[in-house]
Amino acid sequence: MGRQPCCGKVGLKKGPWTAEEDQKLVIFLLSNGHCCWRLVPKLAGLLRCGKSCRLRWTNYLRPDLKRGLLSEEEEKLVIDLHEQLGNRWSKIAARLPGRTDNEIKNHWNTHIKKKLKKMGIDPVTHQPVISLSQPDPLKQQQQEPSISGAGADDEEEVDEEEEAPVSGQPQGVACSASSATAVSPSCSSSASASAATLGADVDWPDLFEVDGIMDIDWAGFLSASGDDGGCGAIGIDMFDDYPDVGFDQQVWM
DNA sequence: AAAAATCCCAACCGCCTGTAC
DNA sequence: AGTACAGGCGGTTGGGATTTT
Repeated sequence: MGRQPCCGKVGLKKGPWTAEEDQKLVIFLLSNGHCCWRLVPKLAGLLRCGKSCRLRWTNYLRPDLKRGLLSEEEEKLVIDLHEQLGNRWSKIAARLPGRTDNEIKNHWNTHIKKKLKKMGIDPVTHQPVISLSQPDPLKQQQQEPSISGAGADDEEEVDEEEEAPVSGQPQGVACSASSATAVSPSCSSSASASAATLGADVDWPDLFEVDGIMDIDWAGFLSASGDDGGCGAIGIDMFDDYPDVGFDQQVWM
């Protein structure tokens, strides 16, 4: 009945991934794709469960990932989408190319939540928080219409410079400014940003004996790594910047 | 300079849904 | 139709990095 069990939890490794594990996973997935995640660790020679492999790939190793903090535009979009969708992080992530649900969730919990609270906006309801000290209904009504514009002028914390992202001030706060440098608009350059981040942890150049994995020709890499068809994930259009490679994002996600 | 506090994010956990049998 | 599993999702946490005292 049903399918076979995913993965026995006995003897499987947990915790941070090593460079060697990353290398195995990347090479395997680029060469073969994944028919089902349950088989990936076994075939790739990893002592991980398929779920762990999938998470590592989708949240960290995917070549189309942007790295770095969210830009102001992305942050605004996240707030708008969160207002519509709630904590549906995967749905929100689907509207932000190169971003993962985990990344957006983390950013929401660590940055956006605080900013909204400082602005007097409830991050759950996206409505102005009713202050016990100032229960002026008129003020609340004035604040209600939208969070993107009106919220910034909340009477509390008006001197907070972190209001910029939501209020739409062009020169954002420190984090936004840094994000602008960290996040590149194009996929390829964002991939380079990924490489920089990856390189710090994984030392990709050593692993792959090239000058940065994200800068290499993926098509060449793929063919070099023995594209025998595998599970059929290779050879289909995927990333804009790697048209020759042709991943199938739908298959790979 | 050292210790403490805080921040940040990668990864895990457990539940839910869809689907193969 | 019912069962069991894979994959996906959201919540939570551990620990390294950074900032503050």
